[in-house]
Amino acid sequence: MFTSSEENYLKAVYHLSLVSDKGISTNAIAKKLETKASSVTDMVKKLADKKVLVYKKYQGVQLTEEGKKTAANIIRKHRLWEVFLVEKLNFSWDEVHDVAEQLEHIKSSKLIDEIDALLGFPKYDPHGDPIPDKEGNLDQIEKSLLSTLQVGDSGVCVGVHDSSSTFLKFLDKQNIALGQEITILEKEVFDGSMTIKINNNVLTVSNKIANNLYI
Amino acid sequence: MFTSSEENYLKAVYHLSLVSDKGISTNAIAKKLETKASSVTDMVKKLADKKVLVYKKYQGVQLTEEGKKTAANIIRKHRLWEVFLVEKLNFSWDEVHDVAEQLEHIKSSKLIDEIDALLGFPKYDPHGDPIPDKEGNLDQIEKSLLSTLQVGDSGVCVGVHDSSSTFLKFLDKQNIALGQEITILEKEVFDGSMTIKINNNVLTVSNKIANNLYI
DNA sequence: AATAAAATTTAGACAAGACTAAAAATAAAT
DNA sequence: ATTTATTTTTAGTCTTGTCTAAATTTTATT
Repeated sequence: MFTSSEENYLKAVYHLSLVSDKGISTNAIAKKLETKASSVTDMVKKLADKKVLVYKKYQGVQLTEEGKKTAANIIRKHRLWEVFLVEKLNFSWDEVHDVAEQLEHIKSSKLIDEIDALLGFPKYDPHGDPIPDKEGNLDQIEKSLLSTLQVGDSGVCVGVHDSSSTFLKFLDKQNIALGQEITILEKEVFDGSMTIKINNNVLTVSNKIANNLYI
Repeated sequence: MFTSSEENYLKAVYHLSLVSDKGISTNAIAKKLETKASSVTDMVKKLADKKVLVYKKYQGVQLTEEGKKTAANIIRKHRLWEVFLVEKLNFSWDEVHDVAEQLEHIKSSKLIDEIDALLGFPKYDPHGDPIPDKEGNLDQIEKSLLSTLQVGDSGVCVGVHDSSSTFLKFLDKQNIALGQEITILEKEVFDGSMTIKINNNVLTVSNKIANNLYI
């Protein structure tokens, strides 16, 4: 069994592993968890003792199979709770993160299995992120950043890269939501801004926005 | 804001206050929380600093109004989660306690308000205990222990005194559940056992059982 | 290749919450 | 009213998870 703090470290390493693939650096973990490198070193030793990751001094860490499974399970819980909050409790997608961050640490396999069933075994969370199954496997759907598409391309909005509350609220204000059809009408070379047709409206989004929406 | 540990102490003092009314002793708290008296002394000082209880050395503690409200709110959350687990997630009444014990510490007023609404604002938990309202007030229904009734008396089973999993499972095995009509047919002076009609069955229950069922 | 910069680890400290053992206060019993 | 027993508090220690500051290793730069 792991403490909430240990679980948060595992989750952080797991998320970082999805992009970099090499050993995850102490600093990267510290940055993600908003903590100090020295704290990370301490915790990483403890997790290595518990066989969920391998740690070689100055070389960063890598999750073991056991570690990956454990981390995926925490993320599974987090995302299922997010779906629950939105579907059953009238939360909006920008309100769920902090609460799910607490709920993911509740220890009860029956609880999460029943939540899963109550929701009809969803495959994606409210931000379009895939929900790992009990074995820790997750659907890797091919998705592209809006910013990589060309004029004339079109597709369905399937997720957000940045799921901060400010970005999500911005999307709400612009009437952009998951599941909507998007067509690229224009692309400005100078600043990367794009003019798109979405939801039968035409609007221009900055490069920063286009870099945070998945199609 | 309070830590989970602080919340557990507040809850313990609240429960103990319902019976004794006087200053709650260090030992009583230690016993309830299965901890040591010295740990209680430490924590009680901290809670006194936070103005949720008054502490006079060697004289025990008493909750302030603020403390009562805080404690009642934790109990409110605990009991609402219990109802949720039973009503929505197929938990049985003997499985809910440990999970609710964790869920009660989740910080989010929206979360618990929505759970409350989802459940239709229930007034009692699965063991028949009243759920405090947001101000911390609770319905004090008059209920009596089965053991205090006389031959010929009858009533509806409204709660359990002991809500341990073993007792609850025993009741399930005997087909005794809340809401059932009970009539006392016989009462044995020697050992306090009672013969009752419940659910159209006749059965004999020991004094220990009769001391743990509310009518 | 030597030096500067950045990243990482170690050492030592601290707060929260718990514990043990000893001291002090209260309550009970002779 | 002493003495004994019980309860409570204090003092000091431990663990978890964090931190700062200093030392060490790795990486980058000249």
